[in-house]
Amino acid sequence: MTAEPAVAPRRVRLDGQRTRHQILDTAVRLATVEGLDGLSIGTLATATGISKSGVYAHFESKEDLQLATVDTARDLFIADVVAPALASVGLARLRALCESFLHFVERRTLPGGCFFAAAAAELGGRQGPLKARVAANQRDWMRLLTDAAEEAVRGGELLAATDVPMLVFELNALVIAANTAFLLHDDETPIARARAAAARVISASMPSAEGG
Amino acid sequence: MTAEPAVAPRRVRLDGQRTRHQILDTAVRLATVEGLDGLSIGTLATATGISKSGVYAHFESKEDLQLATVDTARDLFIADVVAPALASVGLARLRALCESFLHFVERRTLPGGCFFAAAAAELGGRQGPLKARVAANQRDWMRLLTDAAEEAVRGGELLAATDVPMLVFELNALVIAANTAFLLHDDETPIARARAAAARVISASMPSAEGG
DNA sequence: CTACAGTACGACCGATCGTGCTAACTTGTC
DNA sequence: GACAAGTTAGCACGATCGGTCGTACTGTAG
Repeated sequence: MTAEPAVAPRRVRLDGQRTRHQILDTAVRLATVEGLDGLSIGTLATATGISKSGVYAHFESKEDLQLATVDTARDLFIADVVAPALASVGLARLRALCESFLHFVERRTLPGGCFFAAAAAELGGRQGPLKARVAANQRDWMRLLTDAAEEAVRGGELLAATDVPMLVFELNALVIAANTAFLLHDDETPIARARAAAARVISASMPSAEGG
Repeated sequence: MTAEPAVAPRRVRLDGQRTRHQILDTAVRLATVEGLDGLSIGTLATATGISKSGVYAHFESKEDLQLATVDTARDLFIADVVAPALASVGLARLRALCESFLHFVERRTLPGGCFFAAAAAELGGRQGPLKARVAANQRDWMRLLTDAAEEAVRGGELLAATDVPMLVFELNALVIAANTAFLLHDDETPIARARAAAARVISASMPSAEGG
């Protein structure tokens, strides 16, 4: 029980961890603009002020770096978008998730908007572990919306006949489209439209004021 | 009037034009998977069987090639998606445009799905002539939807109170989201959902059967 | 038929790509 | 304080990048 040869407890030094996080934070920002493929070790080294081999020392390969970048983007997304919305439950949470996402885009937290929207479009036509991980994260996001919507149905906030997968598909489509259009035309109108449309789509499934 | 020195009547040979089109057709297909930035002269040369300098002879720079690729993608989009829908008018045209787009994605005309969806996401966070041209094409597409919807309003097929920009935003969001999800998860469900949601969104603005 | 512009090629440029190797330096543990 | 391990820089590699040049071939206009 003294030594366990399998899976050594690597990375005990703090400075290395800090550097690694610094690299990955920069990588997330860069990747939203240049794309995950557009990330280069050299650019990343210049941007962080570390030497190229200094950057590379933290990753086994470029793909390893890309995977770690996706994980870091996930952490950022959870902290900035998901976590604030978890304070509420049911229908309020569903609304909060959409609003949180739109706010995240609107305030330009990342220069290229939503990391996963960019990554999904970039990797859509390909295969491999990178696409798989991005797809898994996208599924998690949809699941989050789905769980909130289902809870709203159980709580009677939404009609029992609500087609939850359809509702979630629509809400996601609206906020992603807002992200894309906002960036492409540098115009906040699409965000306002997404807000209004999301509210309308949700209230269409609410038991009160059916005719409204 | 015999000679006009400005803008020489270049490219008089047919074989060159054919080669150029062959290169650009390949470039459009490649760009939907690798991205417009991922396009490389070398890869394009290998894919077409032409030498690298042979490819380069048709373009002034890589950016020139990228711009020409966008124009070619536009031509393809017009031929495959827009043109068939122009046979109908008003509300029928609006429906046909959405259906035509979804069919275009569904049958995997391009390996990476809609060229402009991929390009918009890739160039969203950047600037320059390439982004400008992609944005212009996206505006043209939205305008096409808008014109059809407005004509439907004028013809009484849609309610006079219809918020046309909002309707168009929603329809575009649905079909783009279907494209992305279809590619990311290799699943046709999102396309079916987009079809159903689009039909519902449209009928919500129709004068008949207001109660749904 | 001739002349020229367009076409295509192979060789090559400097820069950058991802990726190793080695050596110095720093840090945490005993 | 010593020793091991983690960290970082320097250097170099083969490949590929976008791009240029000189040259040979060919389709078209006069």
